[in-house]
Amino acid sequence: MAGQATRDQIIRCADRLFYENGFEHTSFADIATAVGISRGNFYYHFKTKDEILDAVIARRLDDTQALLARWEAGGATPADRIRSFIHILIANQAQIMLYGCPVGTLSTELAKLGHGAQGQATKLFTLFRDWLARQFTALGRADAADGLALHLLARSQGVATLAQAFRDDAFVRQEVRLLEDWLDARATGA
Amino acid sequence: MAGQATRDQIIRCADRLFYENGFEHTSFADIATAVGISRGNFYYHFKTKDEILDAVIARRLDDTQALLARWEAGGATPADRIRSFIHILIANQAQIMLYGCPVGTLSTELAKLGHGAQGQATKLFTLFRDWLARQFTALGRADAADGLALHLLARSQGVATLAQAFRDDAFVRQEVRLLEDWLDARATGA
DNA sequence: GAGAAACTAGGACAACCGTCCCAATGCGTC
DNA sequence: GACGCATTGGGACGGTTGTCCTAGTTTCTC
Repeated sequence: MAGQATRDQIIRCADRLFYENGFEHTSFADIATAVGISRGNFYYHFKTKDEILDAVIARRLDDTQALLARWEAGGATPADRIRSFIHILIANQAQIMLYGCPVGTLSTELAKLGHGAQGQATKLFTLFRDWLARQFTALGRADAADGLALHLLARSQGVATLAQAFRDDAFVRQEVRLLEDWLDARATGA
Repeated sequence: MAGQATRDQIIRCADRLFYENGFEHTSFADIATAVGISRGNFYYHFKTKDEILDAVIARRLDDTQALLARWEAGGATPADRIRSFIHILIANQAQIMLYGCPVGTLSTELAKLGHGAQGQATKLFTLFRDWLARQFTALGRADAADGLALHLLARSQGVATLAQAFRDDAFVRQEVRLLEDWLDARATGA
């Protein structure tokens, strides 16, 4: 019983540290210290670093899926749902300016490490991609839905990268406005 | 005399390895092996890892400045110069799909490491930013030049990130086409 | 309350890291 | 040929890494 709680706490701390400091730069000791447990206890729950990474990604996948489901469950229009996605940039602006996008930076790092879990990390992107494509389809853009989804994803990634590099929140607000305009042009059947 | 050649070779190899495998993941031994010299010899030229990083960034700054100067020297129009920038995505497509953008991924990594050289790395972005802004100014867009420059930079970064995640070259070509359309709309005084 | 199972703490391990040192080369100058 | 300096090779260092083990403690079951 208590073990499950410890496990969850480890995953939560590891997730945060991986995001803030990078996967490779985060050591077993770092996570154990952050959780407040011994390395031995840590090892009881996760035998290897890859195992934690898998657990962290799995949790992110669950959380993301739940978030997207919530957005889809309400009575909002497809355009408003897409707007919710765009506004992640505002809602998480402070963290993004410090650490970038959690999805993009993890994917990039794993690719450079040649890590086997990169495929799993890409699934995070795929979740957003498919969800966005569904919204664009609902907007009557079934033909170009996937392209529009990828485009929006790319724009968001770019904003996150430059926001982190320049620490410029006015830039973020400006780009969000442009994205909203872009969406409006697509939503009104242009 | 020979020392300078060795030094250059070290910087070149380190640059490549930092790009392909990440700064932190690349060790002294990795670079020495890649160059084909001993670690002792390596230490003769660079005392610390940060020293190599500084040298690598300095070289990239020089190379980038030279590239932009070449683009500006020719008789091309400002629009064509911006087009040259956009086409980096095509010219370096293969590498970008494997390792992302050299500028963006380094900046992101250094930020997560809390590394002091992040400011220097950001200067790489600034080089492109100022150059692009100058081109937009020449296009008669002096008022919005910096915003347009940042926008284009962000778009490119986003394309690089997703290109690496999905390994999709059709997506890259599609986004480049969109960027060209976007540029044409700005260039014809829209 | 005894025994089993789940959980935790702390240390040991080999390998690697960045860093440093020193002895041996090569090489140009007198 | 001898000297001095730039360059190189190879090994040694303390610290950290991921991994593993084992002894202790809690918690649950009967």
